Amino acid sequence: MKRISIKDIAREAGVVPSTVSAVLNGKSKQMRISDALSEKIRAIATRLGYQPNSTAVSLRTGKTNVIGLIVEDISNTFFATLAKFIQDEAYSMGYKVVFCSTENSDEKGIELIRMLLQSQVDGFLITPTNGMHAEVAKLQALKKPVVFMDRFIEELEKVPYAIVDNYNGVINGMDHLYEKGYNTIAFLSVELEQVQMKQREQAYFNSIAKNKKGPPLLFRIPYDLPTGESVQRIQDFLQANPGIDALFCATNYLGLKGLESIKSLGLSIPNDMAIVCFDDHDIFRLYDPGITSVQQPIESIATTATQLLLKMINKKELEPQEMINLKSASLIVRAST
Amino acid sequence: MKRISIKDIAREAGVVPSTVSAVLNGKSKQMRISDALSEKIRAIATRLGYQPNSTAVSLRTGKTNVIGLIVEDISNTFFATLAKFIQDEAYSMGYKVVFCSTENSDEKGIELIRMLLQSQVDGFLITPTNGMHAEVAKLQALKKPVVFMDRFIEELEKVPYAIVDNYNGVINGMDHLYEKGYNTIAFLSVELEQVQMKQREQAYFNSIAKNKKGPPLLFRIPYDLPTGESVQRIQDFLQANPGIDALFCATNYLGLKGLESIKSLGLSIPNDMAIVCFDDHDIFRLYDPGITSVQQPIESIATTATQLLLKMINKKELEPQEMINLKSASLIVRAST
DNA sequence: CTGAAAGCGCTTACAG
DNA sequence: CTGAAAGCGCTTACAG
Repeated sequence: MKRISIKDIAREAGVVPSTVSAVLNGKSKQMRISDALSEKIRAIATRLGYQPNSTAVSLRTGKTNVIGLIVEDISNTFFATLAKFIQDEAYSMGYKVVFCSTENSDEKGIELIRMLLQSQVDGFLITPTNGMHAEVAKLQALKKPVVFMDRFIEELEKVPYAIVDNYNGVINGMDHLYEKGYNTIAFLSVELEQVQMKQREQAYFNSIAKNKKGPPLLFRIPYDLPTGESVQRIQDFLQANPGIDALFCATNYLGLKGLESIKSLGLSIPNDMAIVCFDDHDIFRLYDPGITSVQQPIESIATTATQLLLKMINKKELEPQEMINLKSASLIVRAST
Repeated sequence: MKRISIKDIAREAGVVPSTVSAVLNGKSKQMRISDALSEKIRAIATRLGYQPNSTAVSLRTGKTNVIGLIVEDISNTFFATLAKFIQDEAYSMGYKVVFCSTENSDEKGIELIRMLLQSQVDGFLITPTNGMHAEVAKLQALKKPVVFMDRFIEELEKVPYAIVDNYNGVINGMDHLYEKGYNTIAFLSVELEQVQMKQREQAYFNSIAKNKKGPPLLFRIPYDLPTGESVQRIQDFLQANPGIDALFCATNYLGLKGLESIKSLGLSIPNDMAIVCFDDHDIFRLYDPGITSVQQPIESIATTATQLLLKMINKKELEPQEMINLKSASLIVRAST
């Protein structure tokens, strides 16, 4: 059972391969091939079960219809979900997706970019780390389309990205709390030099200032502390600032999922204290009935990024405002019961 | 910045392209090309930053070094973890992985197989559904290597698979409970016509018989019941059979994670009752200190399947016993506290 | 030791 | 309207 090629069809139809190619690519009109002949060729193709060999097509056209997806770790729910939506979008447009994980290693990221480049992917979807800077710059020099997701590299201004809107996400969350009547909102952050964290903290400060609720109560804990230690520090912080009636977590690295998980961590908070988590990595953490505002940024990040990339691949001009694409933040709000 | 080809190197080195090809493919010795010349060519290649065009290689050699991964849903933790291990194994052997999700739809599965076939993947890694039967048979006719994971299709005897060992997993779990002194073990199963469920139930019956502990206490609940309803039925069942001192769940579809989650479901069980879950889909559910036996079948399934597939792709003969590859089950045991 | 040629399966100008 | 030819970038017999 040998795979049949365009030649086989041509022989069967008594024409030359290029005619078959034209018909099968819907160029019968331009080539002024008669409808009768076109129909005959198509019939033969389906009868023989013709499947074009896409490596041949790729070699000839320079397009593989494959996009490369580089994430930190595909087994992580966030990236896996991202991958799912990307895949859906890509397949619906006739593209395949090859994925790989960097394991947060710059060298591995660079190696993977090279590898995907060599296999001629049409474009890249990347959750970048700063270490990828130079390699991505090379991709740009080669005019390979790249879109960042979830994060971006500040120096690479020409690379479009789809991320959650850190600044406005926090502003919205703060507004929500003020509306609910909370007045002394503390901001719990993590000692990380990430753009995201800076943006979120900045939004907190600005919100406090704008609403004249100062002074700000920012508390930072190291990223790599054991959970128990983190909980202890938060506890101490709350103790030292008894006026606090709401806690805004800049990230959900403690894995808060509602009252139950807060208790199981051993964190004791007043019954009427509100807790809000800025959580862009997990859309499934909906336990409490008090949640008021939830969006699904993963889906919009994935879909937006993929669409952007496919436009670039197909040489469509991007609208200027498409170059930087901010998406709303997801927000998990637990109102006091 | 144009990509440079083998021709460019040849021109630079003053030789013909085939010589370059031979050198770069490590065939200098066979082609009796002098070490000096080989070195010179290699130097030029690295200086110009040569990257072979893999679509050209694929067209010529008929190999793409890509394997197709078809799972039910890549965003599901089980499949995502599987994907991760597959990717690790594949990349270390120089293969890329393109993935897609069937969403449990037979039509989609068939379509995806066709699509991957057309893009010339070297082999398939599939978590199959029965509806894929015919399509996978076609792959076999085309001599395309296929390995099943997690599930298999009984009629397709020639397709190797890597799955958890349902039968022995349950036997081991039962033995464990008997050793711990439990005597009246109920088996909680789900109304599903899956091979896995049948195997697990069979193991339960056989274990009861072998250990002369009868009569068996099998309780089945419909798969699609709301959680609350399921819990109620289990509760009723336990009430009606007060002698039960251990509950063996054939699957963890209730998402049991230990005592806490059992309580939060509203399931009230005697303090000295043991609960065992046969859980092959989630290796992270390790809450209780009483867990005695945990393995990581996802990793072995992924690695075994990938290695098997790569052997087949590279035309290595499989040992007869490799054709069917059973892996031990993961087991989460909560002993009474 | 090295070079010239064919060919993988397609598409795309181009010539009639 | 249709066909002949070139070529995408490689590798692989084969000839010297």
